Amino acid sequence: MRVTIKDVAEKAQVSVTTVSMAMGSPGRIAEATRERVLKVAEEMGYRPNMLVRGMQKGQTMSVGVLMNFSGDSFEGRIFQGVHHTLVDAGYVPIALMPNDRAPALSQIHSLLDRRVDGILMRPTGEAKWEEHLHEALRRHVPVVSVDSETVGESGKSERQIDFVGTDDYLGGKIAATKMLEAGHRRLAVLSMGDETDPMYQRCKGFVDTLKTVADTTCEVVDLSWEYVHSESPELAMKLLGSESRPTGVFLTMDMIAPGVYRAAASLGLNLPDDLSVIGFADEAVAHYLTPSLSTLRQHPREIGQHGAELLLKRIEMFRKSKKTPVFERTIKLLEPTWVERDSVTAPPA
Amino acid sequence: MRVTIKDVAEKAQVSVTTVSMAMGSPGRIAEATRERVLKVAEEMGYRPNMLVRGMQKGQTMSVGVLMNFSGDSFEGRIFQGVHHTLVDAGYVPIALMPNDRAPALSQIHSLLDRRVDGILMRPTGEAKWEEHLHEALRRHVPVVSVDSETVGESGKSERQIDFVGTDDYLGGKIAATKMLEAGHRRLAVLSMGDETDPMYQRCKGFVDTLKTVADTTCEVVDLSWEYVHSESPELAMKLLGSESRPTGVFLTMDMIAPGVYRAAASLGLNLPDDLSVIGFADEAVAHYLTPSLSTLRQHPREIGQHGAELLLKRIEMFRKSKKTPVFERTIKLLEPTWVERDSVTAPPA
DNA sequence: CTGAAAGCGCTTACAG
DNA sequence: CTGAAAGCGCTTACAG
Repeated sequence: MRVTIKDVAEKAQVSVTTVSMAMGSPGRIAEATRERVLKVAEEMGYRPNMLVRGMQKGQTMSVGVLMNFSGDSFEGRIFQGVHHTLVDAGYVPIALMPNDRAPALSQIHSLLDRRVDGILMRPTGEAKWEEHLHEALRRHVPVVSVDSETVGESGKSERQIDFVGTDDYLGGKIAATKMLEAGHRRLAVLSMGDETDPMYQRCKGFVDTLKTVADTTCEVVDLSWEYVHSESPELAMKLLGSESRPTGVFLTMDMIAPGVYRAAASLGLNLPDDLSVIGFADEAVAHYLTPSLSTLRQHPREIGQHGAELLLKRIEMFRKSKKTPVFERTIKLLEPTWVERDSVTAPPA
Repeated sequence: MRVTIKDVAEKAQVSVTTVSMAMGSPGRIAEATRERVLKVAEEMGYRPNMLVRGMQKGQTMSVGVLMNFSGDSFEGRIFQGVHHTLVDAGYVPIALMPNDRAPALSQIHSLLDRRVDGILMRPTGEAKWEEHLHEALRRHVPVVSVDSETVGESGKSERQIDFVGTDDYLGGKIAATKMLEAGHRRLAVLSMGDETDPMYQRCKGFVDTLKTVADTTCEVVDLSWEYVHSESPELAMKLLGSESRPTGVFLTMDMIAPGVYRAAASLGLNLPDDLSVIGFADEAVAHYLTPSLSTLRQHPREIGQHGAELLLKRIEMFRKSKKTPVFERTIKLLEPTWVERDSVTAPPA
């Protein structure tokens, strides 16, 4: 049988109360007794039962982490940040990935039934998270979203769900500034998705910044997702084919860069002399392209870390109040970093 | 407050015993009563407390998963297989990655304290797992290892730890067969690592197979890890530079292929006409090389799946016996799949 | 400084 | 078919 606190108490000739206090409440027990008890516990190979502790104190020291765990390195690094922060604080992550066979709601119930102290999630496009998460909030369990926001049916972000992600708007702004500094005045953006997608903010940051400078033009080309996946260079050809083509283009995702490079090549344009390009995300491809792509790097590990820290703070806050407290959601946006490579130069004379 | 079984009992005008049985022991309670109770529970938003259940029944329906979660796709796919199998069976994975700040032993204690029903791990080179895992076995918790085996201090694999991985020896055998079929008789292997590394078995499978055929030679070149990481083509140059160079070479890792390709190019050798090459692992690089690299593909998702299934079986088995049962470890090796590309052809005349 | 007792939210023999 | 009571392994007021 497993050794319990009672076994330790008998062997050490004290009460279970004393053993319990010796382990959990420093200062309540005479140092001599305490050391003896601890030594006996150690010798017997005693290990506390956190289930019981969790049940009594209402804190299991575990949190649910809802992600895809698909093995892409971006998400892997988010999880690393989350994991290290949690483990350092004595918590443990229960890792679940919602999918067809195990939808988000059942996963969340599974976590709630195990009395996790909080839930951290990276929402994916399709899932209807919002209603499920209210289930958690209602039960006094805080939720934090990382990388992409949870958006409710109303199209608005959820009020009680904190968020940590990349400052996409700032990223667009940085891209615009770099283009302007290089001397470009005739620009374009290739973007896609709707307001809820990060590409939208990147595009907006770029466009808004250009608006503040006189004699600057910017054409916004909205790519469909099919376009992106097909990698067909058609749209890029149209954009680049005319006489009044831009001298610099901002891609709100690195992934579309290969298509644009191909389009430029087939039109006889030299990169970066005839066309400067800036991407976003710093994917592996950015490094391999010729010329290598200047882009903006996100910080997944830090996103995970800050997300977990925020969650731990909320757990603390929830613990202190009996009911689910009312609070303003915290939004933390991390600055993307400019990665200078070879795809930006002065515009052609 | 959270609604408990007692609240449900009061509202439904029955005892807690009846509520408990209505939920957990079908058949013990009259169908009419049962339905009424279940309905009340549902209306009140009752959710069972699995901590209590776990404490009483000695099964928490959770298992510890020890991996790197570094975001590489191979490991990601292993975890997917593990996750789906566990979730389908009602279990939940607690995902921990041992590292400097949180060493394996403390992670394992963390899992044991939370009374996981089993532990599944993908061991990494450095960690001293074996002694820690005895801690688990001693406490009646089964352990399964996937992808690479746990090796004890004696250098032998642990007896009580089941293993699911790739049949590396068979992979080497397949590579040899393909080379022989293409007509090669003068061969070489580039390998590295010691007996505990999978590359060793791949190499052995290749060499052993060639031995069964007359008039066949095979030079084994043992690369150091520094060599592999530096990607310096020196050793490959030496191998390929002589008159009696092999006409076909088996690489026990795809990762070293780029270096070999470069060495061949600098010696003016045409691939695959002057030299046939076979890799192992089917990494992304295998697809991008010119000529694309024929290789052997592993099945990480299936490895994870079978590993989890095996663990669930062991949990069942452990549950039935009071003490940790004595048993022969199960070893399940999955066949790698031959991926035919363009790097193998007949030897030069 | 230490201990007896109640209680956390369930399950499970054992009665009725 | 249903319920009162004991018990799982701890923690925490409350006494002494």
